[in-house]
Amino acid sequence: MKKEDSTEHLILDAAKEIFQSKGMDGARMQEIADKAGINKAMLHYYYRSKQLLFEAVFKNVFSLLAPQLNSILNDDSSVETKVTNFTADYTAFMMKHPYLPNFIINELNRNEDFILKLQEQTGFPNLEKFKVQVATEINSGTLKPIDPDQLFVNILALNIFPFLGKPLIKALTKKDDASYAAFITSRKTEVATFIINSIKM
Amino acid sequence: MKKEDSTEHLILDAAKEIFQSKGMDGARMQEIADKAGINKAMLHYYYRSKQLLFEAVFKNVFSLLAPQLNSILNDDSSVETKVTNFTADYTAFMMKHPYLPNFIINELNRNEDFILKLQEQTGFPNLEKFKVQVATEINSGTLKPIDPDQLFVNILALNIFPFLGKPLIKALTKKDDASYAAFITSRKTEVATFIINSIKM
DNA sequence: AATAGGTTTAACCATATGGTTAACAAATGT
DNA sequence: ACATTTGTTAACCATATGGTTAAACCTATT
Repeated sequence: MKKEDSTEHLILDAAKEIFQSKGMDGARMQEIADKAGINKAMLHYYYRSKQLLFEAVFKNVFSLLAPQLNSILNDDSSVETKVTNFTADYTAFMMKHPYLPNFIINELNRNEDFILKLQEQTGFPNLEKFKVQVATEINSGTLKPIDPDQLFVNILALNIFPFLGKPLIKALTKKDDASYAAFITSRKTEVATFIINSIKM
Repeated sequence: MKKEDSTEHLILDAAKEIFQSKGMDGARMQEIADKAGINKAMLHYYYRSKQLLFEAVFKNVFSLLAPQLNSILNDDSSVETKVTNFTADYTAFMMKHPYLPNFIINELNRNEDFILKLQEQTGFPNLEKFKVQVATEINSGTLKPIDPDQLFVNILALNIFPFLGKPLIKALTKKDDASYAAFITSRKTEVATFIINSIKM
């Protein structure tokens, strides 16, 4: 039997879908069991409690996101190249996982201490290299002076917010789903241009 | 008796706090009643159901946010001035209502159709004037070419995201609450500079 | 074939939860 | 003063929900 067909894995897949779309409070154990096509008791057999199943899902989902962040932080290309690649890659990734950003952000707001458990995990994104790199490029006159933390948050904000705020932005800009998808697609390059215009000397 | 002391108002205030911090699914009617210091039956006497109480709260909260958006859209100052004022005002406003952005964003994601009820309300933000203005300033050579919708989303993103993603950003940038507050405060001017650097010809 | 181990299910349990009711109190009008 | 409406409470109800249990069901080992 393949690993993907194991009951434990079926449960995790079903739980990922339900928890991501409805959140911890909105999710129902019975609904997860139904989606997995198994008896509700199996959820507790493999994961003990709703809380532990949720944490397994959260860590799994976060481990999808972390590499996306690390990609911009830990390679040796210039800041300009990183911004360009990150914007394109991150947007493409999020178009495949539309519930992911809101899930992460919302659950971290619901329980601020939960991030502590993630920080201990290997692969938790580290900004040190990025900070040094930005400082170096500012010194060498390639970039205008800017606090690396501020720049990093700006990059995240411009890339993530369109997924978090989709319903609001759709209404404000009067777009339907198709034109919103086109809007997001064009951001793959627009956002990088916007950032680079701002910081390039 | 002052309006603020009426039972109906006590309920709405308590419900605003509970719904904003815990969301529709996480909120408990009993907890709202306890916070308001009244009997649970009163919630149903004045608001019929949890859903209707929630909608009353949501509309009330959204009506706090809408003027903030309208302020950037509907006055006659230049785009540069608007961005500067909006960034400072919006950030100051959000520091006073820290749960508001996540509440709005998350509940709209939970129920995408709900925004339709808001659009009908008077005062729902309208972008037309802003779009014309950006187009005019691009034509006159004041601004670099940019799609007004993209610029608008960028402004929103840079201003709202630091409040939505606070727990995540705190962990990534290794800031405590005090240094995060300072970080946000410096964004009151940093964000405007960042945007203007990018779009000014 | 018998045994032992893990796996799965239906039925069950205790509690939480949104909502209702009937009696009571406090205003309000006549 | 009396009646009527409005506001308030404690007790109650039906259902949903996370979790448990005991028995049944494989499946591999002896």
